[in-house]
Amino acid sequence: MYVTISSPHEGVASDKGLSDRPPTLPLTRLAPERHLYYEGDKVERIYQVKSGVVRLTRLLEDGRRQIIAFGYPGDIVGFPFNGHHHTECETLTRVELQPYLLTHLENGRSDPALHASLLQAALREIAAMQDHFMMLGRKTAQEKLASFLAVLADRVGIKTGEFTQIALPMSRADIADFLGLTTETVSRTFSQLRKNKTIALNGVHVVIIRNRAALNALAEGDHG
Amino acid sequence: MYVTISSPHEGVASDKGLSDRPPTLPLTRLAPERHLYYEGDKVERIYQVKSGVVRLTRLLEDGRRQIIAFGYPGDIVGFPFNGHHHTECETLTRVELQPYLLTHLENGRSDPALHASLLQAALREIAAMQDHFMMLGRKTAQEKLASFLAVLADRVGIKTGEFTQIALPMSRADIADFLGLTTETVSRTFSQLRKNKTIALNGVHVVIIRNRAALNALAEGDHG
DNA sequence: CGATAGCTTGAGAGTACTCAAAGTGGGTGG
DNA sequence: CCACCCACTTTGAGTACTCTCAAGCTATCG
Repeated sequence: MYVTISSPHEGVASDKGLSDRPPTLPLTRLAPERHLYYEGDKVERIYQVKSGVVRLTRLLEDGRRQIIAFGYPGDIVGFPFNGHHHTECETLTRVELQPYLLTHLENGRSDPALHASLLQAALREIAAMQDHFMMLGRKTAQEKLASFLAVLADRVGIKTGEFTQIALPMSRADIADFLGLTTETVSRTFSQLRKNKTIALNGVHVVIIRNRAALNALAEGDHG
Repeated sequence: MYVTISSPHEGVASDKGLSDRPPTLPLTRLAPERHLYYEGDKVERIYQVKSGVVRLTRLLEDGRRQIIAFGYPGDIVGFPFNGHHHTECETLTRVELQPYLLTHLENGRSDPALHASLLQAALREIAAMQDHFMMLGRKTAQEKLASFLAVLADRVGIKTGEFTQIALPMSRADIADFLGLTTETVSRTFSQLRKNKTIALNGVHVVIIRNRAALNALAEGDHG
């Protein structure tokens, strides 16, 4: 969900649990392209992504789609409102999720540390969404894609020698629906960044950041 | 903050407190055009708007602005992340705010009912922001403005005979920065809705909804 | 009553969209 | 194992919506 937040994570590390106590519920494992829940479903548990990537989506009646967030390891998905899900959640890759009972979010009687962690996750989510607003409302296509890649590089980039590499498990259409663009525009913008020599592509699903400074500059609006 | 949420409030009523216990802190009163806090400020208390309207803003280095939310009576403003504010908050009108200590959000030891209310407010905020995403990312100028007016009509509209009236304490520029448009486009879109006979304007700051069904249709994308 | 900030309208430009076609690659079946 | 197929991606051409720049208008405040 926090593929929007610019600063490195100060909160929950991806490989740690949310509480010192052992989790009460077993891990949920899902194959790629599976639904975890749908919009309108009753919320019984919320999940921390332990490995893999999920997608949170909202739909308009006429089929327009907005991807609210991509959930990477460490992220919490499934925050309820009035007891129901208001997005749908699908897996992009094979995924492992740690479920938590909703009651642990709602009160801290049984496990105060877990409760506090879940609350912090909710607050982090609010902060992340505020960044995403700026991106959707006020950035150009190039700035949007550059911001997206920059955040991913910070969160899940892998240093390979001189450069940073990132895997993109999602399609161009997913990226478009996350950034408020069309697939064609996303594709064209990738090509621009490639011609810029800011990035290189290794297949469609692997991006190599060749010039991180330039990427950051483009993300903030230095057109050049 | 929830000038984004489509369904009527099921949560906190504007004129009720968040807990059965009397609030410990006195009301904060502010004149129009005053800052409540700035981005980066340390969060010590969060506030419930009791009367008036506030604006939550985020800024980009080059001056681009995104309004994250308008805070109306009942709304909670000032949710922290890592202990700090990540928006700035200014008053649009004379405002009364009920402050709550941050500790009441963070744990329920001293007042569980208040704690639960604040948590619900955070979850409602997440839900509201998800609606706002759809608006910013996937709607046209007309759909955006129609959605905005429809939500305001539900939340703060006043029935005057046949029609519903809404006050807009914010400027056209504020509306533009909320919807991800320019002031010119907002103004032109108001004019379109006026020619449509969907709305009428009584000065710049009062809108009369003449055809609510048409407004709702336009909000969802029925171009006509 | 005049000054000024905010709003509206107009004309033209630019970015992203739509529609269309060609290219690429992963997966399946022969 | 290779070839075909289909879904996804890329590129192209033209369009449209919103933006920019600019000028007039309105209303609010001193």
